[in-house]
Amino acid sequence: MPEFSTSPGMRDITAPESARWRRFVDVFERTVSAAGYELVIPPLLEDIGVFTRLGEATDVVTKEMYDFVDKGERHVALRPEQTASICRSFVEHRPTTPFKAWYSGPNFRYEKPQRGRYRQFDQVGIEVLGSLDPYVDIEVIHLGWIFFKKLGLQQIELAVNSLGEPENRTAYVAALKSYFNDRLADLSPESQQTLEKNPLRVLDSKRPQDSDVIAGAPMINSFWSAEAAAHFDTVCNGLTSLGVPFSIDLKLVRGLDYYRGTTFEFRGGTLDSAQNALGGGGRYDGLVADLGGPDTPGVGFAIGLDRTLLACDDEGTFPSPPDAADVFVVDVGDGIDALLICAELRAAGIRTERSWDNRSMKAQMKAANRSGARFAVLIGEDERLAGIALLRDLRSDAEQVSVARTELQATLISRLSSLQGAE
RNA sequence: GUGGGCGUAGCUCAGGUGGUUAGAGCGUCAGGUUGUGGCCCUGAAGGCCGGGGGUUCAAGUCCCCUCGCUCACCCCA
Repeated sequence: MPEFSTSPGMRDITAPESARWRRFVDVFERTVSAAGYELVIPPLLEDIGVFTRLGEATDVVTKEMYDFVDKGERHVALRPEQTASICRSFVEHRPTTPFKAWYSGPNFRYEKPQRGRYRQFDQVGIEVLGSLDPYVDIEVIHLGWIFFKKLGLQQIELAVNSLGEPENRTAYVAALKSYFNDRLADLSPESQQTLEKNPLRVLDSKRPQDSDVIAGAPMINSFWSAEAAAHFDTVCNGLTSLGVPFSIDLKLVRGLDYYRGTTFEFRGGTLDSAQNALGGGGRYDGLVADLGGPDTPGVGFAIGLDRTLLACDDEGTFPSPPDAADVFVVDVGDGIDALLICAELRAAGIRTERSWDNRSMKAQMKAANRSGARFAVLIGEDERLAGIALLRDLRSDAEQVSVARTELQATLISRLSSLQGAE
């Protein structure tokens, strides 16, 4: 048994999955940079105060934070998400608004791991700070939507809601609290607890026992101000104009306390409810001010890498990219030819591999085959003396040909590019 | 944090009612003519059967604890 393995909820992302992760972020970057979003790379570690603003009532803050006191007596935490970091960064550097940022990277939450839920998990996301315009909400949601489409996902469900203006939200929470309190006995013990901390979240309960009570609960839309209703209306109309299908889910309350106004969630149609939330976001118009900045509205989303990839697996889309060499150099001499040829071909941008340890020609050919290389270049004493190399197409029955050593690189470039053209 | 299931070679898994040196397939490595892959054949390496304790003449197989994975709840991405 190995002495060490990864800590719970942490894992190695190995090939070919690792390449898929890279490509995932590439697709995301292309999607959002086309809309003018710029990359921000916040630190993994921040003063814990940055994150406690996410909500005193959320488990993310109260129970799941990886926090500690560092050698300088600073109370710090590994980020549980990145929105707060982006806002902190905004307050610290004060870029001009609207400020449009995207990010990707790991977050940490001390939870019990299970499928689609890890203690270190990657997210990609965008944030727009400095505009109240509902068209920003629409753009943000649309970018999330087309990203999923670019991954090839067909069964994404988009749910949208609005928590109204802060006063609306407050009034609604009060009404909800009073409604649930009147029916406390009908609620599950868990929901009774949730009620004390955050009445909104009771709406999220999946327990059958709660469903009847929840069904009769007051709905947020009757608390919307005229402005909030109009904002939401514009958002819905915009999505419709863009041809983005969505449903209005008046019970959609996001987990973090800072949300107000528009909220939305992307769900994977093929996944179980435990991990079907692939991403979500909304407006957090008070967060920047909470972090000591000017009163600045914000809207954004975060998308979970693992869960989205899970959805891709289910739909059979966005596979790991192929990982094959172009050329494999087989050297049955002392290895110096392989050394030089590899260096030369790699410098020319040809993906070139070789084997080590003076293995037999047969073993080297097997390795060449396994590498997926299209061509094998063979060289030994005889070839070296003759100033040639043998070139063999591993995926055709054509005879191998001898090529002047000085022509090898040019020959391979032309062969490979003509193959690429054919495909 | 609470409950259910599981934990045997690198991977996927077999191993009725406890009984001699723990198996298969795949993968890896080496051979099957002197310098040639893919198919096939032969052979080899590789497991204190997650860890610890207990019951027993004897445990991968039973019991307890622990760690881990997994599923559900919770929470959320």
